[in-house]
Parts: sequence; C-alpha cells; structure tokens
Amino acid sequence: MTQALQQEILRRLEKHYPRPKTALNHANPFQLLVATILSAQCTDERVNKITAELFRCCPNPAAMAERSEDEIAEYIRSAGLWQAKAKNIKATAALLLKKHDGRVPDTREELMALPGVGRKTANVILSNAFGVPAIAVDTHVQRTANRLGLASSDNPNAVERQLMEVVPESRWSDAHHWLIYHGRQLCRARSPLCGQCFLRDICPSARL
DNA sequence: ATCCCGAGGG
DNA sequence: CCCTCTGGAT
Repeated sequence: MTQALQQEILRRLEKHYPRPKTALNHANPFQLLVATILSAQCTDERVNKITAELFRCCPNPAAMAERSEDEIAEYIRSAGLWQAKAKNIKATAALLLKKHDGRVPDTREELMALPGVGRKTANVILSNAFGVPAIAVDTHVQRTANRLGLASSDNPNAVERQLMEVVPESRWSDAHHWLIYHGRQLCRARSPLCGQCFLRDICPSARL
C-alpha cells in the first residue's frame, strides 16, 4: 500500500462525503452524548426517532436524572441493549450533576469515567462537541480502514493510531465520518457493494 | 441464522 | 481474552 494510494483514497472519500451527515446536535454535548450511547447496535433512523421523543421530556442532565431507569427505558425499548443503556444514561446524567456542574466534561479521562462511555464514545464527543482532534473507531471504521489499506489491525486502538498517521490532524473528525458512512453504505460487512464503489479501481480489497 | 456506529465485567 | 446484553435488519 503506497502512501500516494492512501492519499488518493482519502481525497476521494472527502469528495464523496463532503460534510459529516449527522442528525446529531453538535451544539449540545449532553444530547450528543446520549445519542451516541444509544447508537450501539442501532440504526441512525431509530436513534433519531428515539431521541426526538426522549429529549422532549429530558433535554438536559437535570431532567434526565429525575427520571427512573424504567421511565427512560420506556423511550428506548426499540433500541438494542436498552437495559444497560437506560441505566448508564441515568447514571451519567446524575454524575454530570454531581461532579461536573451539569456539564459534559471535555477530557477523555473524565468522559471515560462516565458510565456507558468508552473510548469510542469519548472520541465522538471530543471531536464533535468540543473540536478536540480524535478519531472514534467503531466496527465500521475498523473494517473499512482495513479493507482500504488505511490500517491493518484487529485492534481498535492500533487502527486509531494508524489512521492518525495517515490522516492530517485537521481532518480527523471528518475521517471518522467518511469511514462510518462508507462502511455503512458501500463497504458493508456482509455484502460490500464493490460494484458501485467509487474506490473500486484502487481498493486493495475490491472484489468485482 | 447472523450481525450490528460498544462497554463492562470475569 | 472471553462473555453478555438487546431489538431489528438482512
């Protein structure tokens, strides 16, 4: 995998996915955090539907912390892993009030100390809500980066490091979105749509 | 049947 | 490192 080829791939990704297409509200760290916790094993459409209802009654940590786990669970039943998510969302809201003056913290250490927040979620918040350069690596990013030859590891942290080498820092948060959307729309886990992919002529894993 | 925009726990 | 949790999409 030559460096020139990697750069060409990044150029095309940027061209094809010009702006991060997310319905998540970047200006509201708390809602972004909740939506990101919900997004595991769940489609965007479903997360958007759930949060539209949930944030009507619980738009901030104070309101969320007042609800019981069961009440929160009511809203998120249609998402997978709802039991753990309801518990984590409530506990996180309470912890934000208790330790962070009701605000979402802006360091990785503090974020990862919140219930339900791991490195991936922390990186999403850092890069999307606070402008801190970070690349959140989930299964789509991992698979897609590996197929495209931008990384080569089954370890998310290694993939994160490798991507930070290849992608200019100013584009880290964008790269996350490129690979997420590419991974979902074309470079799918099971049946990748290589035939209609704009990278098929230079992708190391392309199968036509 | 199998997999998914993870995290926590053993 | 392995497991479990979950509904929904394919």
